[in-house]
Amino acid sequence: MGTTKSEVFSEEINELASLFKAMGHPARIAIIQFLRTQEKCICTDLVNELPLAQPTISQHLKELKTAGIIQGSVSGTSICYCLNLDKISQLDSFLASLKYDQNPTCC
Amino acid sequence: MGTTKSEVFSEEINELASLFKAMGHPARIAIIQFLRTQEKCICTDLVNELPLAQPTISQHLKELKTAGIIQGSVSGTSICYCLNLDKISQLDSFLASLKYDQNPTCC
DNA sequence: TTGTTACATTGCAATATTACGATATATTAA
DNA sequence: TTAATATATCGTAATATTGCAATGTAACAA
Repeated sequence: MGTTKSEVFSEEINELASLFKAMGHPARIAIIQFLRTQEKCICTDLVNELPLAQPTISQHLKELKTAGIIQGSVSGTSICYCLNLDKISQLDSFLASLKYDQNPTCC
Repeated sequence: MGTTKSEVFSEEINELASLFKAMGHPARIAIIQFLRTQEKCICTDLVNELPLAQPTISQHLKELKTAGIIQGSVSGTSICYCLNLDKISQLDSFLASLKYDQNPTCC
């Protein structure tokens, strides 16, 4: 007990859930919003921007990266992180399907 | 330590994060997908549909309800749960804004 | 080489989540 | 009232997440 029973759900469902989960933290939403507006996406900027310690931000970046929501490439001494729009679209499509497939006789 | 530092983020960010978080579990994605296709949205159906115990499903329904993603109304002995499309749209709009505001010179 | 800058990783305490058996509650049926 | 059905709540063990100080690493500068 204590662990999510992922085995009993389809891969598609697990993938969607892990993407949503990765976005389910205010620091990670703030990171995504910040990345969206920056020309250069570097971790130091985030440390100055967000009221969290550097290791904490690094950890959140790692989670977003593991989920595939952001990508990072080394650029000299710093790292350029940016959004992966494919994953964003994947979530977007799922949400859109909920809106259009709704059964009108429900509730 | 151990608690999310919600106080340091805006209300808008916290609201988005809690909606995403509520969807960040495979059982809850499965519930949402199932609700979308049913005419009557009753917990017993979910107990038959999902390989999880009834208290577990009830707990997941409660989390979705607390986040505002689903609404439930008593209907005799059972309860009719259904999607709240307003919240779905709220997430959808956020994701859409990420796609269109992306700075082209980034990465 | 030495220092500096920009991150990443480790380790750990505090807290949150997940799952479920047992039990409670509320509605309808007999 | 008694029983059955549908769902919620409680309690708890197992596990995951959050945040950060301390430390590690890798690149560049002097």
